[in-house]
Amino acid sequence: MITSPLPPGETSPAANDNGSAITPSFSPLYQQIKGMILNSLRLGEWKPGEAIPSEMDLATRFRVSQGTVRKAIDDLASEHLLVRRQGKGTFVATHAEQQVQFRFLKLVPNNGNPGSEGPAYRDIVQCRRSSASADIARALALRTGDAVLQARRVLSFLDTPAILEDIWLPAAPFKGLTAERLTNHQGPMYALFETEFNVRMVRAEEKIRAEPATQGHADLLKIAPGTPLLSVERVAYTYKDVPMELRRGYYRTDTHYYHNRLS
Amino acid sequence: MITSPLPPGETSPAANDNGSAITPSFSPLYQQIKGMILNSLRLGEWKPGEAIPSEMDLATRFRVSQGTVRKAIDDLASEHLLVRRQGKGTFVATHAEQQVQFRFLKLVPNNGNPGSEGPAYRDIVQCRRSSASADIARALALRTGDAVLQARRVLSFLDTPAILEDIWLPAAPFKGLTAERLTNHQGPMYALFETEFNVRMVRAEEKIRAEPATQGHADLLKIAPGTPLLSVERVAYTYKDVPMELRRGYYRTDTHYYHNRLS
DNA sequence: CAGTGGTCTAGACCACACT
DNA sequence: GTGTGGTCTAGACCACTGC
Repeated sequence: MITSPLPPGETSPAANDNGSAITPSFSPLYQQIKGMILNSLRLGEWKPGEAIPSEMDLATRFRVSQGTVRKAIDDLASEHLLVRRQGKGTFVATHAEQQVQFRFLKLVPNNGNPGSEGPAYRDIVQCRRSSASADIARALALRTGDAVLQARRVLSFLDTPAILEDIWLPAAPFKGLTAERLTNHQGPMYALFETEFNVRMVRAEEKIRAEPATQGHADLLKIAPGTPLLSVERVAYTYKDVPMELRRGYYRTDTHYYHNRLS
Repeated sequence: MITSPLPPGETSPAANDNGSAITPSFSPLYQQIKGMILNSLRLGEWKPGEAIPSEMDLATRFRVSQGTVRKAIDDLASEHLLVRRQGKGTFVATHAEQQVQFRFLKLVPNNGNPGSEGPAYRDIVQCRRSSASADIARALALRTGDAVLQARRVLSFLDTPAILEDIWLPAAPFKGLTAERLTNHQGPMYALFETEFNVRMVRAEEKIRAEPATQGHADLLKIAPGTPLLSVERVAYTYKDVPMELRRGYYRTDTHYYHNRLS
């Protein structure tokens, strides 16, 4: 509760006139700038891969100093929404760059580095339209029965299947997505989402468990039923924490491992 | 224009007079400050939990402006080596705080939040001195045959065993560590390492796989042999990327899951 | 109240990339 | 050379904590 000490000039500071109890009660200028940049990103004013205006330009636009814009951009860059490149500019992050092709795929071959196996072979096993079950709906912030797209694919490295994934997407934002488009597309699926549907995945949460392979999983991954698999349930979010994908993956961990850095 | 405000007399800026070919060729002041703070941390000038000098004090000591010290501290804080607390000061991070008790333990109960099960029960099954095998030595940057301490423990939540861990430590830095001390100690093991051995774990890398439980694992975790377990191999590092612990954990994932955030 | 970190500004200069 | 991000400074003021 309390006191908004901000006298603010014209840059309207996200007024907190609600009646709810515990408000942050203070919002630094750079956070407001950050919010405005975020909005432009969400609305597609600047597209993935493109450069955003220079710091000076933005400072002028928002009527603040360059340092304030700088701090806002620093924040967004540390969240991997923007990428700074000295001497060139600041760019909207994308999943289409070689450098970060597998930012969300933490599976690494036992011998070698990420990507050392060459490109993954993607085999779309299934792609259909259905309606959301209760748990699918909950994960995607939909209602039970809402239309969803469901796909199943197998990723292989060096002719060895390594990952089986079931993917659910809300039908509305992905209108027009077909098995053909998935099959014909080269590169990361998230890059396709960016270019074709203007959906950019920004972060994700994973729940990881060890589970025995079912007969169905075993057939597709060419392993024995009952073999322990890494079960990876992922919910991926766009800007503003809107969930846009549920993915249930099963990873073989005889040839690969899931790598994680704690800090 | 007033020309070089920095008389840079004494704060020697890491002169690059070497003849070698590809050097970074430029090291910002704040990075050098960061390195000096890092050294003080490593040498124990400020201990975990203690406050470091104020930004102004450090600025005076290093003959730079507050802003430069600030940037150095920002970096270290983002790496979780320091913790800023507005109005109070900047503190050396520690594993002993309630808030971050389980910063390196990503296992979460299926229903509930981290820590919602109350304190973990730790049962030291074994603790002995031995010599490093080839792979243990490699992980800890030792030589094969060097002295190591090896411990095995079971962590239980609500009377249900959930984790079995084998831990290897280089003997030298942990001289005097006994089963009794491990057993009698309350709280995170990494907190014990800080207070008793001045070893602070700063980051870690994990390799995660799914593996069937052996008979030995099954007995200790009270599950059936062959049950899929999450195998988590962790190498933990102190300052300056020195490896100080190898840990092989086996997590039950029927009651819990491993949580990971991708961004 | 004084002391700490946090924000904001304004200006100068440096390193890098393109042209 | 011009324009971009990156560094550094100096000073003002704000917000939070604890005496």
